[in-house]
Amino acid sequence: MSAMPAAPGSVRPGGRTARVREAVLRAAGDVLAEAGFEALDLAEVARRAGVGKTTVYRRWGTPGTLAADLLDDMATSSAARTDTGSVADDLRANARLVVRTLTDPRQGRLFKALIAASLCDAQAAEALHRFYAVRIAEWAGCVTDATERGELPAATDPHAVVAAVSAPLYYAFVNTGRPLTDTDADRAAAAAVAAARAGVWQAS
Amino acid sequence: MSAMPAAPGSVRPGGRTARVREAVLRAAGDVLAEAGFEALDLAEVARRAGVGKTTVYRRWGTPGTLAADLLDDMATSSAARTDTGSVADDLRANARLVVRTLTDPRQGRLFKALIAASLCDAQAAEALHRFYAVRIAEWAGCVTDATERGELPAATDPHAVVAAVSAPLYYAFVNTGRPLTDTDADRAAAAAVAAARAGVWQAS
DNA sequence: CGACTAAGGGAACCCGAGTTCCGATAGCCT
DNA sequence: AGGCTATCGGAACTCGGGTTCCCTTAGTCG
Repeated sequence: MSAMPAAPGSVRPGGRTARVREAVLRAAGDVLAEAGFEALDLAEVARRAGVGKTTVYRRWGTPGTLAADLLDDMATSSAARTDTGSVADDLRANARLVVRTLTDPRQGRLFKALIAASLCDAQAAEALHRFYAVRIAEWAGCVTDATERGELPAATDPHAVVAAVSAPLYYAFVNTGRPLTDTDADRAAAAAVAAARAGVWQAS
Repeated sequence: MSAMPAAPGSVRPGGRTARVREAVLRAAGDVLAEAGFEALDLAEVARRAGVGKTTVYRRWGTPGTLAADLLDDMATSSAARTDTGSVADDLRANARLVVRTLTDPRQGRLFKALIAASLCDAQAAEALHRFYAVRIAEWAGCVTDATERGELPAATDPHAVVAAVSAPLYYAFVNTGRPLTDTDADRAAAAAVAAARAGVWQAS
């Protein structure tokens, strides 16, 4: 059996290696936000990052891998959820945060590009799924707290409720292309709460 | 002012031109379903379609334009909605149809590729939005009928309800990657009905 | 049915993304 | 501090996607 050589950057992750990764991920985010996933070529990223073209090809190899790494990096910096004492208010805050993110020019384009990456590349897909798993888990507490307070039926699936808030917003963002407003956010949250109260997401 | 030359294929749309378009769109669908949008290069499509490479580049030019044309072609063949006499049943049928489509190996991959195309190319995006507008309009009748029967509150936005059924299914398909089942379909429909009954999508 | 010309297609060409090779730089361990 | 070597990076190379040129085929109209 041959000793599998460690992935480049994993043996000496500090110092210069870390600086290169940071510069490359920043440049990759810029390119994705400005021109989309189809324009993410590694030579251009290297140029912008002020880094050798060879380095980017050696460490990441494909646009999909680079997008996946950026997603994993983004997953580590999650914004804290709210805790107002009312599920309706908490989920409304969550919905408005999603709308604000998708409506922001840079963030909106970046998310479009990252979703496109995940639909083109298996590694990016896994990274995107991890990213949303983290985001959903972060807000699931709002729902479990609410069931304990008796605001929602017992055994309500918290992940399903949180996902139900984002779903219509992403559907408008991706599938129908309708511009999002705070009204959409409020309705998305209200719909999720109404369905949860009706017991749609109770276990079995 | 120079006379803008008509787009190739628009002056003599019949006969050979139509056959070429059909063969190219079929080949494009095959490539998208098998290898995804990032693998959609026009030379490969021309080879599979048994058509000159030059022809494909002249008539479509970019992968995005080709994907857009395929979407417009798909939008013309819409499946008829159900009319069971109960919104809950109609929307459940719709949800199960969506799940069946996204779960089907070929269709699922094809839709992933087409959504990716729409996130990479403006023309493909417009075509995708038209496609879903057609699909939603087709099923909106279920909701308007239901409001007339008194099953749902008056002035309920029919498009919003139909979109709310698909939204969580696409969210699972794209964002979280969770595999879809008929249970997901039933819950999506039930959630939409519960929210509609609660008046979430009543006008103003 | 014949003419006009839109559309198709073969072949050579070009250019830049991606690869390879090897020397330079700088983490990390003792 | 010193040495080992992981990692970076410049430069030359290749290979195939995309373009161009021009001839051939076949719709469309009278």
